[in-house]
Amino acid sequence: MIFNQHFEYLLKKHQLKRTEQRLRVLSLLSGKKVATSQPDLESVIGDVDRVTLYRILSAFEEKGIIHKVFDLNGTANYALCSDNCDEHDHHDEHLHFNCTSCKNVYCLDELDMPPIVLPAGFKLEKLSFSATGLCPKCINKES
Amino acid sequence: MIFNQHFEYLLKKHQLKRTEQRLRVLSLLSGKKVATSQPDLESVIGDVDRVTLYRILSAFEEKGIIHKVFDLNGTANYALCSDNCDEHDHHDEHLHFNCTSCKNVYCLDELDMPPIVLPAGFKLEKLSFSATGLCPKCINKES
DNA sequence: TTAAGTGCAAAATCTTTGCAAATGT
DNA sequence: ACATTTGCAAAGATTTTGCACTTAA
Repeated sequence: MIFNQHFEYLLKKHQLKRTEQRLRVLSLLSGKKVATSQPDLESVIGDVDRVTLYRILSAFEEKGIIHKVFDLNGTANYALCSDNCDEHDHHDEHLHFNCTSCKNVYCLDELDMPPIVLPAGFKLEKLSFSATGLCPKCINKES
Repeated sequence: MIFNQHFEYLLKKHQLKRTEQRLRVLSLLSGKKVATSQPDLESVIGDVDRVTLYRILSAFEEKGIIHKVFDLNGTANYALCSDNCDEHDHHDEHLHFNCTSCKNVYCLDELDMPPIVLPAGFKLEKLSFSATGLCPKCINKES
């Protein structure tokens, strides 16, 4: 869990006004170790207009505060970026694990990603890895 | 380019009727080495209803004839599976390369994917790798 | 005070569903 | 002939846009 103070710093840093709605989004995202979809956010965030949520998420993404990752159904899920992201330089090259049972998307930052060599002629900018399977919680439920 | 005869075999194999519309989809997909989005298909396929296209694509995906991969914008792109796919066992664990300029999605089957070790507790079912950057065609255009 | 942000209504997209007519086997 | 598949119309869902009101700085 990250402090409110840090959220305010984040907003100021990116010249975004400190609003109740934005703080709630940041607080919700920081509370989860998994990426959260727009509909999920909407259902728990309470009294924030759907359109506002869209706009907050896309503003945050542009500024590099959060990153977007698509799950198995192609719906966007959002997670806080590590601190050293900005609009020009996203670092979300960790593995995203999609649980087929609970549908959660885990950001596994701690894993080292292997180097990938592309065929000649391709210029690599960004790599992303994603895995599908069962998360620890759902494995336990099954057995 | 694959032969029409092969498409008919594919359809029969999966108990799908040999229709003009389905053959056209197969032929278009086989003609490209890149995955194609639903809107792109729609624009070149000619006189096939949008709804029919949706249904064809989802039927093909269920049967394991094509696989779906999401591009940078979260829109679904489709590509023919290698021959040994079926509904229970998809093999599309190759790297997908997304060109930021022409938006094409390349299926780079020939690359070996490195093994990934997940944290304890996660059960891996499927891995997928995707890369972003410039494809050979677009690099040449730039310089 | 004033530029940015929010909420509401409405438009524009995208995707799915129901059903009658057409088509493949 | 009969089950599938298609096209059209219409419903649902998702996302975007415009604009007046509100709010943080």
